[in-house]
Amino acid sequence: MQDFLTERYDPDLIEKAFQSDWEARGAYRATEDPNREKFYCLCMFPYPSGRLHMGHVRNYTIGDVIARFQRMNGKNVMQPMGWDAFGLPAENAAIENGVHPAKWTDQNIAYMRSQLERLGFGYDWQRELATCKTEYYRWEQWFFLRLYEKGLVYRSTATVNWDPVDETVLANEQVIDGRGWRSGALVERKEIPQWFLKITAYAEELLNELDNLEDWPDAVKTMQRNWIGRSEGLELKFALIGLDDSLEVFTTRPDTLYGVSFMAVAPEHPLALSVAAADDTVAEFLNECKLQSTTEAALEKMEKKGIPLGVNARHPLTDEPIPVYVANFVLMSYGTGAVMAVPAHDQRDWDFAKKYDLPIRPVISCGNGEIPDISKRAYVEKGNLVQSDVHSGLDFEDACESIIQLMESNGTGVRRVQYRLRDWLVSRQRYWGCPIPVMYSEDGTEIPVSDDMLPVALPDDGQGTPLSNIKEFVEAVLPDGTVGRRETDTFDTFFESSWYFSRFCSPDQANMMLDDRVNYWMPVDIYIGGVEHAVLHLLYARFFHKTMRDAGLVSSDEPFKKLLTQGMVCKETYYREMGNSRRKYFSPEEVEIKTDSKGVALSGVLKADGREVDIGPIEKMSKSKNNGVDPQALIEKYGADTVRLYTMFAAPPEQTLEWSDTAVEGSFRFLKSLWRMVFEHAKSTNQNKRTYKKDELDPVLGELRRHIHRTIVKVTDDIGRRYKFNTAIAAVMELVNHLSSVNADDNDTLAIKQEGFETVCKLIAPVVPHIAAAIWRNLGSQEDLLLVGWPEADQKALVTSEINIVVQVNGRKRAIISVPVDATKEVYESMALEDGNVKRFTKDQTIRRMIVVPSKLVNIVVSD
RNA sequence: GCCUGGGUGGCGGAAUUGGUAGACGCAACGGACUUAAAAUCCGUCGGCUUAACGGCCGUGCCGGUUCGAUUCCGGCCCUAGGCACCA
Repeated sequence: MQDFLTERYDPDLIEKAFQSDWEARGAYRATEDPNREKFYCLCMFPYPSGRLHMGHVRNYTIGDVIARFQRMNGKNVMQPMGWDAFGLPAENAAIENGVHPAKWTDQNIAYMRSQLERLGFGYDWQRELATCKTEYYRWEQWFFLRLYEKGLVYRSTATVNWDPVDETVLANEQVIDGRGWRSGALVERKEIPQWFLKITAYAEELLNELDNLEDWPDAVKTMQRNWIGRSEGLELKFALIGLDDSLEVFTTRPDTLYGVSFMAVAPEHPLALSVAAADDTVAEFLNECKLQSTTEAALEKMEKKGIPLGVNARHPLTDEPIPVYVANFVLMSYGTGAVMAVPAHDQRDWDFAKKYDLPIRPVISCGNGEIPDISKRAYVEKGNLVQSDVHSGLDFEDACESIIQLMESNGTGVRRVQYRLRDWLVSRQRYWGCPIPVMYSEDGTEIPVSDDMLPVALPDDGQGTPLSNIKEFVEAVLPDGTVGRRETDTFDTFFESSWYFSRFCSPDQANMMLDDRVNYWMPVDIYIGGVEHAVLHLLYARFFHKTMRDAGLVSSDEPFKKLLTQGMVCKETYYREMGNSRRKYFSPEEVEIKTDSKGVALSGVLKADGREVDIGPIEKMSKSKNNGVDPQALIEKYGADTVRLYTMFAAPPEQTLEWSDTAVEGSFRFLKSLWRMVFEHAKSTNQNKRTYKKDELDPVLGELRRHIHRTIVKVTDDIGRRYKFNTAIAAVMELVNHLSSVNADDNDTLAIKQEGFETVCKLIAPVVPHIAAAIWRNLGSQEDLLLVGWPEADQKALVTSEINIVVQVNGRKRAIISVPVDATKEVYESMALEDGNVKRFTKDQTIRRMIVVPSKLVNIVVSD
C-alpha cells in the first residue's frame, strides 16, 4: 500500500486505494464466533429503482458509522446489504421501455451496488440477496404454506381500485384525482376475492410487547399502539323491524345507548345491497359511492352523505323504531360495517343528524348534572347519565357496566375487545411479485401447492402483464392428474421485507428457510430506516417474526432490539402551473436561483428558456416532485468522505435534512484543511515519535491535552449512546481548530499534537474512513486503522482545578466567575457576591434567597 | 378528518436531567495576499442601545407553574410524515 504524503488532498486516489484494499482482504466479512459479542447492524434495504438517492446515502452512512464504531469497540459486527427487488416500477419500466422487469432490476442492482461500494460502506457482500430470486422467495412460499396449515391464512373479498377501460387493478398511487393514470377513466371500487394473513390473531402480543421495546422511539411505539387501536366495548344486535334479520354494531360508548337516533351501514353492507336490488335511488347512491377513493384519508375528508334505506331497527331498550341509513363514511372493513349513531355525543353523527334533520337527544350531563348545550356541537365528554330510564344518574363506568350486563343477560349484546387493526391483505394483481403457491380445481376448491413442487417460479415471458394473462402459467396439473388453474395473485412486497433480516444470517442455505446461525445474529441490534415505515413495514415484520418463532424457526420474540428512525432528505421544489391544477416540476439542475444579499432565494429561472419558475415548499426528495439531488455527481466532485461527512454533520439522524449544496463545500473544506495540517505536522516531526512528561506540561499544552481527552469522552457518548453524529463532528472540528492554533515546534508541543491528530483520526474514522486511514499512515503508524481500538480517555488528563460558573440575580445572568472545583456552598455564595457587576444589582436590595447549583450557577434572589 | 413529529439568527443546527440561548458549520460583510480571479489566511456577524463597561428585548402565538422555562402544563397557528395496493 502506498503512502499519501502529498500536500494536496486527493479523495479519488485515496478512496479507491482503500476500497480495493478492503475488498481484497474481505475486511468486512462476518463469521459467527460464540466467544465474541455480536453486533448486527442493519439498514432498511433499498428498492433497486436505478440510482441511489440522498435518502439512501443518509440511511446507509448512519448504519456504516454505527457499524464501524461498534467494530472499533471490539464487537463482532455483521452489516449486510440486499435488494427489495419486487415492485411496481419494474413493471412500469417493462411497459414503457419494453425491457423485462428481471433484466431492468438486475441492471439497477449492479449499478447501485457499485455506488454503494464507491461510498465505502463496510458490507459483507457475501450475504447479498435479492428478493426476486427463486432462492429467496421459494422460502416465503414454503412458509406461506406453513401459515396456511396453521389457519393463519384465509381468502375473502376486499375492495380494489378498478380501471374499467384497461380492465386492471390499480395501486393507490396509480389513481390520480379519481382517474386511472394511463386510461384516464374514472376508477371504480370493486370487490374481489383475495388472500389475507391473520395479523389480528397476534394483535394482543404486538400491542403488549411494545412495552418491552425500550430502545424504540416513543413516537413509533405510540403510532403502532394507535394503529392496533385496542378498545373495549359492547357488540350488540338491533333487530330489524319487519325483516327476519338484525344489524350488528360495536360501540365503545354503551353509556350513550339511550341517545341512539339512527343507524348507518357501509355501502358494501349486505343490508344496503339487498335494499338496492329493489330500490333505484339507493342503487344509484351505492354507484356514486363506488366512484369514491379506497383510501381512508379520502373517505374521512369527503362530504358525509347518506340515504335512508326505508328500514327501521328496534331499539333494544326502548323498543322505539330507529331509521337505518346507508352512509359513505362507514367502512365495511372496520368492525361490523355498521354503526349506531348518537348525534348528541359524537360530532360526526351530529353533523349527519343536522344535515338530514334527525333527532339529537342528549343522555349525558355536564359536570353539574345539567343537560349540555348541543345546539352548536356535540357534547363528547363523559358524564352522568340523564334521560336513560333506570340507568339515569350513573357515571360512565357504572353505566357501561350496567348496560353491558343487561344486554348480555337478555342475549342482545356481548362484551368485546375490538381492534382497529385489520388483517393483512397480501394479494396483489401484479406480475412482478412472488406467486402465491395455491391452485384451484375446476369447482374452485383451494389446493395448496405441495412442498416438493416449490418454488412456483415466475414465468419468464411476462412483460408487466398480470399473471392471469399468461396461459402457460395459469394452467397446471393438479395432484389428482386433472387440469386446474394457478392462483395468479402475487404477494405484497411487504411480504418479502418482513423476514429478509433473518435470511441474511444464512443466505447460502439451500435446504432450509433458516438455520442455526440465525440465533447467533438475531435479533438485529440496531435497525435504521425512514420514519415513513414506522407503522406498516415495522408492524408486519414484527408479526412475521412472531409467526416464525411459533414455527420454531427463530428463538427471539422481537426482530429489532433498537430502532433508529431517520428523517427525510428534503429540498425546495420548482414548478410551473400547467392549467387544470397540474404542475410541471423541474429538477434543481435545470433551475438557476437568484438570491438577495443575505442568500435568501428570491426567484428561480429555468436555464433552458430563461423564464421564471415558481419556488414551491421544501418537500421530501421524490421522483414526482423532481427535486432529487443526485449523489453520484457529488461523489465525483468531492469524494465519498465529503458526502458522508456532510450528511452526518448537517442534522441529527432523526430530523429532516434540508439539502444545501453550498454547505457541502464546508465539509470538503474541513477535510482539505485537516489533510494539510497533518501533512505540515508530519513534515515537522520527520516521522519521529516523540514522548513527553504528562505532569510537566505548561498550562497551554495541559489545556490542549485536556481538550483532546474531553473530546474522546464527548464523541464516544455522542456516537455510542446518543446517536448524535452532528455534535460529535462539531466536537472534532473544535479540537482540530484548537490543534491548529498551537504552532510551536518544541518537543512537547509536537508530541501533544501527534497525540491530538492520532485521536482525531480514530474519532472520525467511522464517518470518513478513507481519509482517516490515509492520515493515519501519514502520521507514521504501521498498524491498520481498522484494527486499532476506539480511544479511551485518560481520566488524569481531564482533571482541572477551577471551573466557570454563572451568577444570576433574580434569574438573569450578571457574571461568570471562576471557582475552585472543590468549593463549598459558602465559597460559591461569597465569591458570587463579591463580583462587581453582581454588586450593582444587589446594592440597596435585600437578599431573600440564594440558590447554589454546584459546578453550574448561583442565583441570588433580591427585592426592595 | 384521524394518528405521530417539528417550529431557535440570513440558513443547517447546538444547548444531554428545568440552570450561561445561538457551540460547530454555511452564507454575507470588512481586511491581507495576488497584475487579476480562484484558493488560502485574519476579523465581524440575533435586534435595539452605549464612547466603553454594560443594559433592554429575543427560542411560532397567547396564558400558566418556577428563584430560574427553548426545555414542564393548558389553548391556538403553521408545517412535515403516515393513514392499510408507492416502497
